[in-house]
Amino acid sequence: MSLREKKKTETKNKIFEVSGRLFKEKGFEKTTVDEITKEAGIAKGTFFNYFSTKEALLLYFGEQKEELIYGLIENETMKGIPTKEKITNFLVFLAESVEKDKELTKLMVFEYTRYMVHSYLGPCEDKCRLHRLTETLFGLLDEGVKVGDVKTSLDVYKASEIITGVYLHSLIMWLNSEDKISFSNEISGKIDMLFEGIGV
Amino acid sequence: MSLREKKKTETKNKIFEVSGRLFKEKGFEKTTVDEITKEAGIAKGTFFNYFSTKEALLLYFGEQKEELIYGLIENETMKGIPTKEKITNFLVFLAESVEKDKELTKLMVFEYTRYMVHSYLGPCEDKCRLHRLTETLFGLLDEGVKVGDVKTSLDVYKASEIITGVYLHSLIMWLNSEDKISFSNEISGKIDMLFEGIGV
DNA sequence: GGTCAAATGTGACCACAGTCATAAATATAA
DNA sequence: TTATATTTATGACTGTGGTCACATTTGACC
Repeated sequence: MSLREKKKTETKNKIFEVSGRLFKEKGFEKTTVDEITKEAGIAKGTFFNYFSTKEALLLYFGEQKEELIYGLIENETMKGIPTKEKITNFLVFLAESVEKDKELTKLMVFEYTRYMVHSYLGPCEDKCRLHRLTETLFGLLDEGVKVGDVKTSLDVYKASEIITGVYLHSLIMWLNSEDKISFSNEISGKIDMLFEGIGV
Repeated sequence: MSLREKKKTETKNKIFEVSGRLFKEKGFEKTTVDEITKEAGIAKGTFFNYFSTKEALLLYFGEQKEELIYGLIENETMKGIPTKEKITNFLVFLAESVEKDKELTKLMVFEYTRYMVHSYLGPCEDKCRLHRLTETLFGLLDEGVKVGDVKTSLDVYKASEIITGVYLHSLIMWLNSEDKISFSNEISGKIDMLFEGIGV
């Protein structure tokens, strides 16, 4: 690693570290880029060499966290249990990890939306968090069809989209709630209903 | 109506009208408050007497549209058809009305999220668009239980939340898509699946 | 270690949302 | 009509995110 690269990652890490501390202390909105750069010992312009906007920094936080989560999931003991339980465990795990920092999650959902709206950032690639979730669910359901846990006639992709939607909505409701409800409980209840169906 | 009130609504309408035109011409982001006020023939400060932020104006657009939609729905010919069809018709109608102006919808979804995040605006009252949708669905499903279209054992509220989630997710996917998919088609397909269930 | 090109750093500067003390317009009371 | 209170309008001003022309540092090649 060249000196340049070393300094680069050093600076990026410094920004990450300082802003993380400041966000926890005073929140995202009330932390200014000026503060971050001052504390990090760099010029304001430098900040924007690393993150195109203040919000991009937030997305970076999200990415870091996401990598951790999906990494953990693949190492989970998810063998030999029914598909419904696999999916429930997976989503509950996601929910629990999100429940740990409600404020950060709020901000990230918000930024994700902004990202979506301002599509000059290019169409959905890995930026689309929801796609990743849908793909993972697709994998689980597809296996379920083979095993016989799930209707063979099922449009598996549509089903994974539905589950993603239910997850997203529960997340949003939880973010809006005054904390009386448990996100992870909500989720598992709804998965049950999805598997049974609504009609008679 | 006093002179004051008359002038007030006049000014508000002027802002509404001018900004509507400008948003269509140049988009929301590129339209500045200065422009709006200049064209409306008022001072900048006056704008903020009517809308606390530039974004509040966007929400106002949304509210206006929503009133129209829900108004129409109650007058619809929705008598005597099965619950599943009622729900499908309702959501397809919503979807179609949203499909008419994708950009505005994007912005509104975005602002709705912002509204949610910055909860110093007070907790969810009528601001919660999703709640209204869930309540409407609840009404339809509840009737369905009585009529026998829907499982009697069903947790009706949970089911309406699920449907809301599916609607929301389809909306978001459609907003992100490059226009090849039809939002309203997506929705009706997914309602079918919800009624049948995923499990064997 | 001298020279050039490319990458990175810098901070004065700008655009724009939002504020606030003050002025103008309107209502109320006499 | 005059005097006073209340509501609404005004625009200079401020704070902050983001830009850009220029300075500095680094790496490659001789």
